[in-house]
Amino acid sequence: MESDSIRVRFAPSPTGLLHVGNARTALYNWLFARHIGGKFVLRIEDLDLDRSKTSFEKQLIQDLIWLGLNWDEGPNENDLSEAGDVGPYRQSRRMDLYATHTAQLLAEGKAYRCFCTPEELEEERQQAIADGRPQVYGGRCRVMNKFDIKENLLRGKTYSVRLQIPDRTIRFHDMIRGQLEFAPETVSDPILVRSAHGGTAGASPGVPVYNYVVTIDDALMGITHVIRGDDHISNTPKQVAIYEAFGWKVPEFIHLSTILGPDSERLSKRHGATSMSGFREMGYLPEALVNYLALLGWSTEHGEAEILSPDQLVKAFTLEGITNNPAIFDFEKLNSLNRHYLKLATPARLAALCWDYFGGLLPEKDEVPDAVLVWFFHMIAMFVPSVNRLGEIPAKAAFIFHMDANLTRADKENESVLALESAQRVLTELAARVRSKPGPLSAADFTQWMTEIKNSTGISGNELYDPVRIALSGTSSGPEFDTLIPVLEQGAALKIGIPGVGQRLAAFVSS
RNA sequence: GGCGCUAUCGUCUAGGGGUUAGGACGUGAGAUUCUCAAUCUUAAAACCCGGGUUCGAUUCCCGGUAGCGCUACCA
Repeated sequence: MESDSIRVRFAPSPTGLLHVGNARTALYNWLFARHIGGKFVLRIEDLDLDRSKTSFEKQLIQDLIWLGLNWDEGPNENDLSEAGDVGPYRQSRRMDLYATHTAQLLAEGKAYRCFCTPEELEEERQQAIADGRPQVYGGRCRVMNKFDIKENLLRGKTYSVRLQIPDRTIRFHDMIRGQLEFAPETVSDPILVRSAHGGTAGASPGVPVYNYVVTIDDALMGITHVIRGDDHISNTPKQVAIYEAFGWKVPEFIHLSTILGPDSERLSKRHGATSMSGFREMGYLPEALVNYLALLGWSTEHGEAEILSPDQLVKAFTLEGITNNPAIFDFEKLNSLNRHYLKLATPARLAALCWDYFGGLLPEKDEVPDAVLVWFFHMIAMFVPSVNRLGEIPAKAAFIFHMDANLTRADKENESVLALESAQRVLTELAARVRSKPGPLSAADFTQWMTEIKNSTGISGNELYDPVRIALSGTSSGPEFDTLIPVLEQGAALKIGIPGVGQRLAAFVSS
């Protein structure tokens, strides 16, 4: 197959947020298309008008863009227009197409109307379970004479359209699982159209169902490789039968294994936020998520390279590298990758991403003086090395904006440090020196004074630094003083309510 | 119940008829630092079970077990 005729698609339903499983499916489709020089199609499966929402569709598109997964054909970003020659790319706009195909199958005798009621089908199903047989439709309506059909139609009886599948084993090829087979007695005649009815008071052509439309769309859109979740394996024989009924070429299938939660159950909301927008809000970088998702069920040729940028992933990606065992989602590994990309990101980018976390503590975004912006860069950069994700920064940075001496003392460990006589000496000496200097102090001033205090008092090590750290930040751990002192002092100079070093020390020195 | 998919360190995975079974995350220890983080060094940690094939099986075949999926006139 020529690589430029290879076409893949991502076909989400706009009935909810884009979560990890679907995001990985989209990613693998995208990586494969980009690696091989094929086309990546985005199709919106909004067949179910009750559950589909345009707000979800918009969010979906935004999430794909955020991940950097651009598509060649499909809905455009900003309006309802579409790009590509084989559209529409929203199923809700393809109803006529489906109806034409149904009429064709009916006319050719490959499909038939099934007037069985839900109750009858349920009864049949229960009987099959009781007998230990596969639950398949018995095919009662396969042979119904024209007069009965006519009469049922006239009476407005509800029916579905079923495809009559051949009485032989259905086989198809899955590129990572090999040849898959389904015996005829395990596959029902698939329903193509549901809830149709005839009658004089306005007949209804019914609504085409998922297995049917997905097949028509994939075929008509020229999809050559169907990469999707393995929950569709059992649907595939029905779809293959539909391809064959129309005489269409059956594509290659690649079924991706399920992503599980730590309890080895299917990953869901129960396991925490697993939607792309959730990850974005928590402060994960898209390249970290892309890298992690790529590794969840795929590996490079020798399995050793693990840190891969989107470009490197495109270069390295092959279908052969996909594994077929279900993977458990591991937040720790995502975190480690995110920390890696956080270190690589520019301060300006990180500051922009963090700004909204500090709503209320900072001036409005459009009227921010440059000095505040520059200070904010430094403040954020100071905390980045110690977080897994940007969303952890506000809690860590809270002391920058507000210090409560009583709250700090209420902590037992803090108090035991502060209560030492040596601690008071250090703080008193340091406070005196800070008062003696008019302007903002620098890291160099601080270092020099601490050395002086060490020499004059003989206090050193933790005993020297711990009380200072607690007085400045409220905890005994945090950024190193070389970066902390300037952030505090420059922040205080901004006059936006940030206490400076002198003010902080004063609250801990008994006068 | 039926049908299907899967099975290597705690987790993601590489590998493959004879290997010291490799890497990454996490974990333990050490180094460094005023603390935490980062960084560096280092350690522990795996072939689901039973048969068969074979000189030899973790690898191939069969069965079992377990996990997951599907089992709709949802998508």
